[in-house]
Amino acid sequence: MSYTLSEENYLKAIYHLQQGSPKGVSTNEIAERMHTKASSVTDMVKKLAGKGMVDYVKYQGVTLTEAGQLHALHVIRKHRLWEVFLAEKLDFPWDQVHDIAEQLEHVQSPELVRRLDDFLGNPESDPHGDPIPDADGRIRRKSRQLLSKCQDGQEVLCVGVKESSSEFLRFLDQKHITIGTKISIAGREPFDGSMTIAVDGQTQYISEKIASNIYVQTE
Amino acid sequence: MSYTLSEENYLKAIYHLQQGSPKGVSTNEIAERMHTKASSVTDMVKKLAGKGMVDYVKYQGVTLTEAGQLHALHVIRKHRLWEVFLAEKLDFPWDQVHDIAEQLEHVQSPELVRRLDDFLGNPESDPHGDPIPDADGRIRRKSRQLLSKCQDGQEVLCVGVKESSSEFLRFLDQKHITIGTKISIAGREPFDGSMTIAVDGQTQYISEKIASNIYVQTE
DNA sequence: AATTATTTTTAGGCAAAACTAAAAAAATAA
DNA sequence: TTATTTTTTTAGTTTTGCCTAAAAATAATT
Repeated sequence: MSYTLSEENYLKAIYHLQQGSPKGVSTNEIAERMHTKASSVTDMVKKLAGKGMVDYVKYQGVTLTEAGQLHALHVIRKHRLWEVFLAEKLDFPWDQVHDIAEQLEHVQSPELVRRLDDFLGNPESDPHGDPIPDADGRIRRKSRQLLSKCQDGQEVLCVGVKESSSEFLRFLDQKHITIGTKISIAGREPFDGSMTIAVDGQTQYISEKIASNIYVQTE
Repeated sequence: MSYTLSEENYLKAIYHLQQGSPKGVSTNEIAERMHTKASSVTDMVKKLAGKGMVDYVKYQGVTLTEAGQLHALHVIRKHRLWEVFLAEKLDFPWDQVHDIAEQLEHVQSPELVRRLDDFLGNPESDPHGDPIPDADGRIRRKSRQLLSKCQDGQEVLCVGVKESSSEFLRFLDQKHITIGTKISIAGREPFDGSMTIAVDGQTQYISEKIASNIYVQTE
């Protein structure tokens, strides 16, 4: 069975929304994420249910089936591999890779994915630190936590970002924070949760919102 | 203005058909090439005329406008660059690159094309020897002729293929003929035009049909 | 030139994926 | 519990790109 571009985008959206909450995903949530209307979602969800990709009970929300999850992961795998290609091989800045990968992820060719993966040296994560599922849809989830949850005085390593909007990523560039950057937590303002950190020996101030969108590893 | 996948495929088809005959391309020709029906072509051609991409007079055939030709060449540029990527970087055999490039060529990102071109070392031709238009749609057409038109005794260099179907390309692989292969013309059968050639010191017999699908350069 | 054959266009439809507006169900508040 | 608000679904359209069948125009024959 084959899937349209639209179907694949829905599967991806449902997969991501499902990560947050383990129960069914609502029509409205999907509509908002996909910039469509709830009525359009209902139509598509019925179609996907017919193909066995989601479980759907009227008014009850949607869940991916085993098959649906596998297909979503396969699309995500392609997306992230292409992101690595764009960043590593074509030197795209990390805030520009997402939109282009959004198109490339729909190219259909198992052989292409296999060869691309090898060409890139079988990377484990994409330019934003998100793990790349293997050919069977398995994800090696690394232990990581939000920078905002760390203790004062800790030395941590930036390993990913939660948000990957262009604005946020460019802000991090400006602060010289990327995947692999060492961050020392100097202190925190109790009033608003903003943090004082040291990056490359330079002191930086970041808001709680920023800190809660950066994943770090405590060594 | 933006173009759908379908529109781009039509522009490409019309461009290629136009190469053969300098006058208007017929609806039927396009339909055959695109595996659709003539009535569908009429619809699309009207749409493209409305967008200023083709000149179209009922029952009179179609011609690309300046803008249409430019866009077609831009898609062809992307197609051939991706073919180079697949062959050179991912080691795909030359008979497999076309179908995948057919999908990749529709990815929209001028920056991607620019960077891909540089990454590949600004190649002049694709794995089948076809020239890659530059960013302004200019093609450097190399002087070349069909192997079938060569004289006995000549030493020539294979620089391209006219047909690029998988079957034909695999046949050439089997005969150890690729772009860059030296071919000596030993003789020819007047009855059917079949040729005796030497490749890598080995004698090979090829039919007239084969020879008329191989482009060579006489040094 | 008139007839036949072929090509091209028109007319009317279909499926996919979106939309709006109205109806129905569920959730929340009084 | 009833009333109100919110969410979800249904019903009916739209657009894109294709189709078939019939009509119209062009090309080929006699």
